[in-house]
Amino acid sequence: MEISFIPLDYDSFDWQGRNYVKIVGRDEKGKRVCIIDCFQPYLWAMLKEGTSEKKAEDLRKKIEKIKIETSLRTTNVEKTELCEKNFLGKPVKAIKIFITNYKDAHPVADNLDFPEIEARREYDLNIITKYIAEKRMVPLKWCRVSGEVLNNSSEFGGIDSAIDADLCIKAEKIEECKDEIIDKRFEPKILAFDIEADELEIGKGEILMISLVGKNLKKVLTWKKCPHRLNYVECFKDEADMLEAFVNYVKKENPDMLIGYFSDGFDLPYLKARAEKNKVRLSLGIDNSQPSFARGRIPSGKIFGIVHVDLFRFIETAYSQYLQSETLGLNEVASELLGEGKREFEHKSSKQMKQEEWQEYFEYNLQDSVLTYKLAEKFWPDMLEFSKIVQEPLFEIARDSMSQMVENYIIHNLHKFSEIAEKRPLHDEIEKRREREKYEGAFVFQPQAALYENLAVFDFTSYWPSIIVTYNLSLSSFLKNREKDALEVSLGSKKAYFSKKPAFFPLMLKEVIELRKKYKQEYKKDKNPLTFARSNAYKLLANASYGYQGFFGARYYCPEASAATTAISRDFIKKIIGTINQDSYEVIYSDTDSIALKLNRHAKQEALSLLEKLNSGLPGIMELELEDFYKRGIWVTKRTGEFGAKKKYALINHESKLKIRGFETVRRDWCTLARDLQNKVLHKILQEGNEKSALELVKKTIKDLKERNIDKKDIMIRTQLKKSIAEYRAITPHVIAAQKMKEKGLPVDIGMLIEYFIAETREKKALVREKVKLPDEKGEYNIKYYLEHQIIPAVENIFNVFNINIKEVADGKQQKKLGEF
DNA sequence: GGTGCATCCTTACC
DNA sequence: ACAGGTAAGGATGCACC
Repeated sequence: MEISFIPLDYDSFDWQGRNYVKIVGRDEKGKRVCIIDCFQPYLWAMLKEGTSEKKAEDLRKKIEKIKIETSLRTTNVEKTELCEKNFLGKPVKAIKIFITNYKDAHPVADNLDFPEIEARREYDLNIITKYIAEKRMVPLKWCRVSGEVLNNSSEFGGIDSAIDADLCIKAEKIEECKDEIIDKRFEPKILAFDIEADELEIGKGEILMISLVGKNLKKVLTWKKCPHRLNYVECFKDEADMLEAFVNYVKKENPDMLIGYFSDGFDLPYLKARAEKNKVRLSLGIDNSQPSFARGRIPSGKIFGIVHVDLFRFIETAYSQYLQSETLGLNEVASELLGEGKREFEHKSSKQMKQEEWQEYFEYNLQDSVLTYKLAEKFWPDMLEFSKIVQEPLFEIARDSMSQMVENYIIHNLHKFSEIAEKRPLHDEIEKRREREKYEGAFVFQPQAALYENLAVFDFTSYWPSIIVTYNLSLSSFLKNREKDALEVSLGSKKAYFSKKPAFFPLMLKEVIELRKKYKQEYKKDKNPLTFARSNAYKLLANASYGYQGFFGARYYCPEASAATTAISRDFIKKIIGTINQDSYEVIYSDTDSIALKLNRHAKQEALSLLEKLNSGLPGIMELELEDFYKRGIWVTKRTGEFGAKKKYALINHESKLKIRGFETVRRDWCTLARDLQNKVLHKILQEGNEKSALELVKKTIKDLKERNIDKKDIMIRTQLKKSIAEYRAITPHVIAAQKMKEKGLPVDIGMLIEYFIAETREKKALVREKVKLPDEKGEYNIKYYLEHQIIPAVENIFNVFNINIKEVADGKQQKKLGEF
């Protein structure tokens, strides 16, 4: 039988000591298919330079005798092949060692201690990664699979009868799709879920309700307060019954993906814990297996055949940089992206809840799943594109960090270069790498504080990646010693040399940048979420590639390449700044890859010609583009000293759109009062070109503050708790607030935003932390603190640009007021 | 007990 | 531990007088 197949979920299993892979996906009619495929694992032994054919042949014979016996199985070297490969760009002779079971790859590698062997590789790759790379069965890409249909077969111990799929096939041939189906849209069946429990600690309380939302499904399952008027609420006799019903609903819905928000860390482990407590099987997998949890910073809950995605984790790595939200909670993220937030609901112990409150609780629970479902629909194109581009399964894509994405992209493209993969650094190596000295980073121009008019901003497209590509900076091109025709880069007092022979990392990156360019054009022609997601995925990959080479956990770690990248970037941008200044323009600011300049007497058109001229002189794939023209811009001095502050400015373009960077307005650890005021002040000044009406606003705000007319929510300060309370060496206000919360029995976790305000105290207290109060504590806000530590600092430097001393204004007002009496 | 610098800490920019 | 360095700025810690 032959079918078209789109792979979604991958898993490996052993049968009679050998490795097999089972892949769950859909055929073109939407039927669920499970493909079983054998996998012949292997690793590499690279030979020392100059090893003779004869010695290599002798070695093969010795290697073929290696046998690993464990209580579980016996792993043999099944066969070996002598191959010509590349490693870090250099040709090597390597023996490909096929083994019975990949789980024993490490012990086999340990047995390869022959003098002819230089290094052993590829025993530390994930087996699924290796399978995908080997068989080219790329996630979310249609392929043709032919093979034998398993129907209550005894093969693999009757595995097919345990799997709830429409079709189970033992693969014989897998080919890339060449017909029209390759472009066929695939819409996954999504099921969102969310639970509510009395206690936040996993498994401590009972699960009160579970909501489920699919395309045509809206349900809240509960065993509390029944019967109920709400038609979507379904009641069960106890928690165990509800849990069983949950499993049955998932099975009936038959989704491709089960999606939650924080579900890796909360919902799924909670369900598991309560199922155990109630002695109910949580057989969510399509083979009735229970979710398994892979260890890690956050455990990852895997369900066989249904891709479990914790949407929070994907948003955190792939999308948080685009969000304005100050936290990545469901409410804020959904409000920003969907224009719809969570239901308001005041949590209290379920024992004290009245009938109407239960109704609100059910509505609240359902809404969480509704939002999760909608967000999943929104992010589906992004997960799809990342999965296709990086060639890793959705489960991994939804959880991998950007460095892992870059690394997986590399690994899945190594075959184009006949490269053997470098090993992952071990613990000791990581420790060593982390101790290395920092290298110098980007150049930041020292600005002059002023209000400027008529500006242009240029910036380099993918600046650092374009330098890596243009100058061939990578681990394989890095030279230990000077060679002729090599590129020499000065790194402080040292020098680094790079070969000019194009290396695979820059070549892959070049392709990523080119594809990004191509898909960006495509997006401009046809704006839709899919074209955007594709272009964006390439952009993020390119941007993360620079950091990857300097990251201590990277297989292709090369801090010299990172240092060279930034060194070249500094020289380059300084040179460009010099050229611009020669032309009676004036560069007023620059940070890393961007340049802000005053047009002076030049027209916009002339600035565009200048840009063209600059571009014609750029090497390789480097490219400078216009970011925008601006009507005005303001730079302020640092709080200490007369110099202009870096990374702090505000611009207004000709469509009156504001761009604010670094100011307190955009900092979440300042109170709303100060942030809003500063934002309005910047707005007025940039819009009007002078400070007059802005000054009036400040005076009014100060008056309101002194008369205690400020709303309490506007003076709350929010600061993130980055570690546990005990770990803090300096006891800052937010640590005190966290301590107070703990004493009250409120949950305090690492990563939480701690909210507090500074209150008046009876006795004079020196430290701010002695005046900290929690939002619901009684007490008046401290006028002096909010004036001197929030409002004035937020606007002081802005008015300094106009030679106005805002402190005097604040005091003057008071004097005037005194005079009125 | 105040001053001033160092250090810790968070958050931003690119 | 889960991309990098650069930078601002608040609050506390601590030596010093």
